[in-house]
Amino acid sequence: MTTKVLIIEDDSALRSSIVQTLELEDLEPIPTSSFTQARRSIRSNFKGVVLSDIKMPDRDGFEVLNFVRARDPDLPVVLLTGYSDVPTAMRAMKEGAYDYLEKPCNPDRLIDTLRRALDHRSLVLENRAIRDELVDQQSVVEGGTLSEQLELHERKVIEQALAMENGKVSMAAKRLGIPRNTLYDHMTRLRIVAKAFRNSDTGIE
Amino acid sequence: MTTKVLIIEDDSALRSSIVQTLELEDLEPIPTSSFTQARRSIRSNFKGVVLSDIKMPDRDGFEVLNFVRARDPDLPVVLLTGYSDVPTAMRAMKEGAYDYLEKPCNPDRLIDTLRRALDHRSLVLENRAIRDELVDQQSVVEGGTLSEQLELHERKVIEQALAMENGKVSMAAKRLGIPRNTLYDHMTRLRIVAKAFRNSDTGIE
DNA sequence: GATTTTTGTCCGAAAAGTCGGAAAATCACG
DNA sequence: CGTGATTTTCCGACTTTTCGGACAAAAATC
Repeated sequence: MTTKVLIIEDDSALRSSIVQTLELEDLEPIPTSSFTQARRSIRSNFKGVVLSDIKMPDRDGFEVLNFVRARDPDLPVVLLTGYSDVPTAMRAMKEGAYDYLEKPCNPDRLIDTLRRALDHRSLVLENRAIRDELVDQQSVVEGGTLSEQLELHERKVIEQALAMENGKVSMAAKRLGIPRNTLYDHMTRLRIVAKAFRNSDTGIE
Repeated sequence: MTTKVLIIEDDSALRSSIVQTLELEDLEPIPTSSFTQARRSIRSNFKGVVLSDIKMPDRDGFEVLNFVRARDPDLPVVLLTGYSDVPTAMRAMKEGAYDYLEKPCNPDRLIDTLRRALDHRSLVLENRAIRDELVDQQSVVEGGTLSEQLELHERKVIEQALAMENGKVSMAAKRLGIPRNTLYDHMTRLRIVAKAFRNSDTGIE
C-alpha cells in the first residue's frame, strides 16, 4: 500500500501539525512549503498523493492541480480550502481535484480523506502494473527466427514438465508423451539439466 | 463506468430528493426503503455502490455494512449519519464504510462522495477483470503432448507473422527468417491458408 | 552389500523437416 | 487478353529429429 503524502503548505505551523497527524496514522508525510519545492516529487509513478493548500503566496493551488494532472491524471490531489469557501471548492472538484477539506479541518476527516485518496492511488498503480504484465504476456511473439521462437517455447514447456515432476526426466517424458531418450535429445540440444529441477520441492501434487 | 447507487433510506421524502439529485448528475439511483428490500441487489459483482441511512426503524445501518462487506469487501458503502454525530461516523469508518455524510447533506458533497465511491468500485471491478484475464493467459501449458504444444505455439507464431504481413507468405517468411518454401511446408502441415489473413486490413504499419 | 531401479549417454536406422529449383496457378494492370 | 509479378505446389537431395536398444554410472531398495 502506498502511504506517501506530499504536503504543500506554506504555513509552517499548520504543516507540522499535519505531519504529526499523519505520522500518528502511519502515513508518510513529505512536507514542502511551496509548489516549486514540491514539483520534483510529482511524477507519474509517484507512490502517494498530494495534499495542497489552495491559497499560497507565490503560486495558486490550481496551478498545482494542473501540473499534477499533466504529469498523471490519476494522481489524487486533495486541496485545503478556506472555511466554507464553497465556490472555490466546487471549482477545484470540477478541475479534477480528488477531494477538498475545509480549513481548519478535523484530523479524522483529514485521515479518512487521505486514506481514500491513497487507496485510489494504490488501485490505479496496481491496475497499471497488471496491465503491463498482461501486454507482456500477450505479445507471445516479438521477433526473431521461427526456430528461435519455437525453441523458446519448447524450453518453457519442457522446463515446466520437469518442474512438475521434480526433475524426473522419465516422468516428464511420459507426461509429454514422448520416449525418454527423445526428451534427453531435446534437453541436450537446449542445454537443460534435469538436476536443476530436483529437490526444489516445487512439484505439484 | 459504473453509475448505480443502491439507496437504502426509509424517509421517502429524503429518498426521492436523493434520487432527483443523482438523476440530475446522470447517475442511476436504485431507491429502496429498507435493508430487506435492498438485500437481493447486493452481490459481489454489483456494478455500483451503496448509500444507506444509518438509523432505520427495522435494521441498523451497521447491519447493512456488515452484510455488504460479507458479500464483497470492496463494495463501497456510504452512510448517512445524523448531524454532527461524530462518534457514530467514526465507528462507521472503522467498520469499513467508504465514507459518511452528515444529514442534511449538501448535494454537491453527496455527488462528489458518490462519484469517488463509484470510481473506486470501477477500479476494483476492472482490476478483477484484468486479473482473470491474466490467470487465463498464464497457463501457457495445460497438457497434451510436447509436439501438440509446440504445434499450437508454432501455429500462433506463423499466424501472427502472416497477420502482420497481411497474408503475404513471402514477407512472413522473411520476417520469420526462413525460406518461402519452408514456410509453405509448415503451413501445409498445419493447414494454414494465407488467404485467411489477407484483406482483413489488420496489418501493422 | 547385493539387487533393482533410474539416470544420462551413445548408436543407428527410420521418419520427418529443410530448402533450392522449377513449374503451375493466380493476381495485377494496362 | 497478354505480360510480368506473385503465390502455391511439387520434386529431390540434404540435414535433423525421432526413438528403440544398449550400457555404464548413480541412486534407491531391501
